[in-house]
Amino acid sequence: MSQRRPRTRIQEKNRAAILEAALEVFSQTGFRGATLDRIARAAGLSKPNLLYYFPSKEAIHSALLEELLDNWLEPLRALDAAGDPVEEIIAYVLRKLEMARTMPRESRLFANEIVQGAPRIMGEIEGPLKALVDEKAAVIAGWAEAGKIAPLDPYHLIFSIWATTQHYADFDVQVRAILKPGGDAHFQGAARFLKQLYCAVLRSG
Amino acid sequence: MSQRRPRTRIQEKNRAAILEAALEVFSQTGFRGATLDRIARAAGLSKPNLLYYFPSKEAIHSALLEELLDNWLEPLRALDAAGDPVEEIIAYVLRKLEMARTMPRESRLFANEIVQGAPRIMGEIEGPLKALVDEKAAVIAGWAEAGKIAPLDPYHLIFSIWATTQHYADFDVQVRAILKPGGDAHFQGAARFLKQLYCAVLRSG
Amino acid sequence: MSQRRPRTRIQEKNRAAILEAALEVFSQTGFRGATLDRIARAAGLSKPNLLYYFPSKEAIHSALLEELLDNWLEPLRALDAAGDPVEEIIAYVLRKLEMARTMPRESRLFANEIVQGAPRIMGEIEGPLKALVDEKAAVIAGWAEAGKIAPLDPYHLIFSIWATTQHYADFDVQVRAILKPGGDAHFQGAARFLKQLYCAVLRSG
Amino acid sequence: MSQRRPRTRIQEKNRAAILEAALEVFSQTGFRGATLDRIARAAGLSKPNLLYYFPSKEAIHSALLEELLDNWLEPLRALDAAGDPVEEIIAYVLRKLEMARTMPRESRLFANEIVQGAPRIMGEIEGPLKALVDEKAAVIAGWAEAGKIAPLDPYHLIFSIWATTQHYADFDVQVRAILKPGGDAHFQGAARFLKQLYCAVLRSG
DNA sequence: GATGAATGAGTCTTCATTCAT
DNA sequence: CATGAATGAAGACTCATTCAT
Repeated sequence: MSQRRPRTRIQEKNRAAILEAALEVFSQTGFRGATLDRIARAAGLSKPNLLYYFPSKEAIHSALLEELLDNWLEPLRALDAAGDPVEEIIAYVLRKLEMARTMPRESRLFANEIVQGAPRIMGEIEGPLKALVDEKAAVIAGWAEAGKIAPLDPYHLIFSIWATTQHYADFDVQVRAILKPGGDAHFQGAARFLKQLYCAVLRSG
Repeated sequence: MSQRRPRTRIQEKNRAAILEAALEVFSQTGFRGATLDRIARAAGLSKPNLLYYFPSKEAIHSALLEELLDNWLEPLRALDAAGDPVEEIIAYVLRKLEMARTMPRESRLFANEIVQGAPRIMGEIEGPLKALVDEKAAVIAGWAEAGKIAPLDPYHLIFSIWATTQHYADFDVQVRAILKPGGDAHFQGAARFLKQLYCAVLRSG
Repeated sequence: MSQRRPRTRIQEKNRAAILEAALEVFSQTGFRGATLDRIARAAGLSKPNLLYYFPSKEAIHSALLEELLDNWLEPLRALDAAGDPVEEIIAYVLRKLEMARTMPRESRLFANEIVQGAPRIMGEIEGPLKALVDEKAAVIAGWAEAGKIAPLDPYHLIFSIWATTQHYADFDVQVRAILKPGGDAHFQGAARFLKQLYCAVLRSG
Repeated sequence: MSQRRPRTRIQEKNRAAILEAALEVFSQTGFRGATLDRIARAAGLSKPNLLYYFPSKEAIHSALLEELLDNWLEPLRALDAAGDPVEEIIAYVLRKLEMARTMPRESRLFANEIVQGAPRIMGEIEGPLKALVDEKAAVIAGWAEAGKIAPLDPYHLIFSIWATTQHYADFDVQVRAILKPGGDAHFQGAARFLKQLYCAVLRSG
């Protein structure tokens, strides 16, 4: 294990500033399109100082993704096998949609990475992410078998939830170009529609 | 206007090879991540020879996107106001899914571009794409008002169809990491699920 | 405005080395003919290090021209309306000739630029240079009207002074090929001739 | 000697077109700044076809300079030892000025070359040009010794004539920026001034 | 004679990273 | 901790020239 000395307050602050800046830049331009210069400027640090906190551009990117993945999976992790099936799933959809609204940069960071073949986080996907999905898919499959929801493929259900919610973050410019909304107004319409969509299919049995 | 004289066979062949190679590379790495070197190597040409056919990296990218956009909108364009509403929409979903299966690189090319703010195709989105969506959304809204399908927001319906189908192309590596399918087997499951999903909501009125 | 923080000693030194090297190279080959490689080598720096001090080749060229223009116009600026007309003008001629002798590279830098249409310093010419010439031409015209010198066109007089003096810098190789002088010996002959030339015309009234 | 086959009419025409185009381009941008592409386009030929007529870019440049040098020296060659000294010299000045007016591109071609150290026509300068200047300088010196004109250095006289007349071609943009004339109007003023200038000095004895 | 196609050698510029202080 | 200075490697693009037809 890498013995990591406890960080001072200023270190903590700078690390946070760097990750915040990196999120902004990486999510806008992808890994290759981002430059340390832009990140350093956004973080209010000099370029060499950046590399004092992180050994390389890759390391910043990795740290970002790792720190985010946990957060990212939280909504799914919260899906409660003991709760009411339809309510649980609808609540999951709305939590994901809320994340798309409040954390679009994080969503785009992942999207960028995965669209390009996930060269830097394949491990996380095949490991913890897959494990969690398998677990929750089993829960949903159990509900279906018990007749509590319509019989449907739990994996494709999860994919569809990811797709429909993250779409509002990842394809944001397209959505806005078509709807011409002010601010986040369209998220209410999206929530209503997605509730309707998933209620319909879950109760269609 | 730039009088473009008819292309010779060899030009036709090389242009095609370049666009094919560029599709491969741009869809994998995004615009900034792609290098002319890689495209040239993939096309079997020298780098300067590449630039004999296209004036710049940007020009290759633009040519690709332009040539693609038409194709890309075809499935939606084919949605027939005179057909059976549910059948038409389901058929549209399946056409989009089929495109995600057979043209995943094209899908990722667009995804890359839009996730990064569509700096190079905003015009196309605000112009022809929006126009087509507005037209078809009106058709769907008409069906809903006539009580032929459940009352739902046509724009969010279209977004959800884009999202759920393109997901299988854009997030391909994630889907495969989770499902571990052989080849394209999982597309059948996807088709079944999406049919179920959209039939349910359309008939839920 | 671009707050330019005070330069360190090493910056001052390197900037000076670059401008000196650039003067040498640009004056010999013109803007397009000059390469950053040659300038960098002449300055004893690496090419990227050059671009650490100046953002581009153009910027080096501009910096050179700007820094020079002031110096360049100094002799004319020193023409004193209150002085003796003939003495003032002759002194001006000799100052210009002296500049051609001691700063031939600067002269050739301007010559190169202007022969090729002044694409990069038209502004300076139409602005400060023209203003100064207009001012001094008015002085000379005043002298002529007052009968202190022969009646002559002050603009063409100034042009002829520029031409005859700068000639010894700009056409240096030709002058030397014809006169085969050692060192700067021929400048004395030039000074004598030009004094004779301008005394004759100024007093010819 | 290079056995040169007699040229066909079409060859004659294309060679002429190339030289005309090259004059335009070289005089505007200097040797290094000129591209075969621009010359070819200006000549209405393809680039390889250009190189069918001339083996290289250098060759075009050399051919231009050679063909021009003869013309260029014509005004001086016409200076007649048997004529009236002052009239001969004034006539020479006006011929040179007229050439600056009608052949400014040729003047700038030479200027470009010589400012940059005459790397490609040193031979011509040290040979035929110097010989002619020596000859005519002797004529002028003879006139001076005979008391027919003021005693002056013939070489510097010739230099000053070159300088003052060619200035209107070589520094054309500067002259126009300052005088803001319409068309060639200022050449009349120049002629008047130069006549005045040289009459004064020649008769100042 | 003429041209479409191809390329090797530059040429400017960017950028992650290292060095010295 | 922090930064000014420096650089090797790469990347887009240019251009004189050659090849094949």
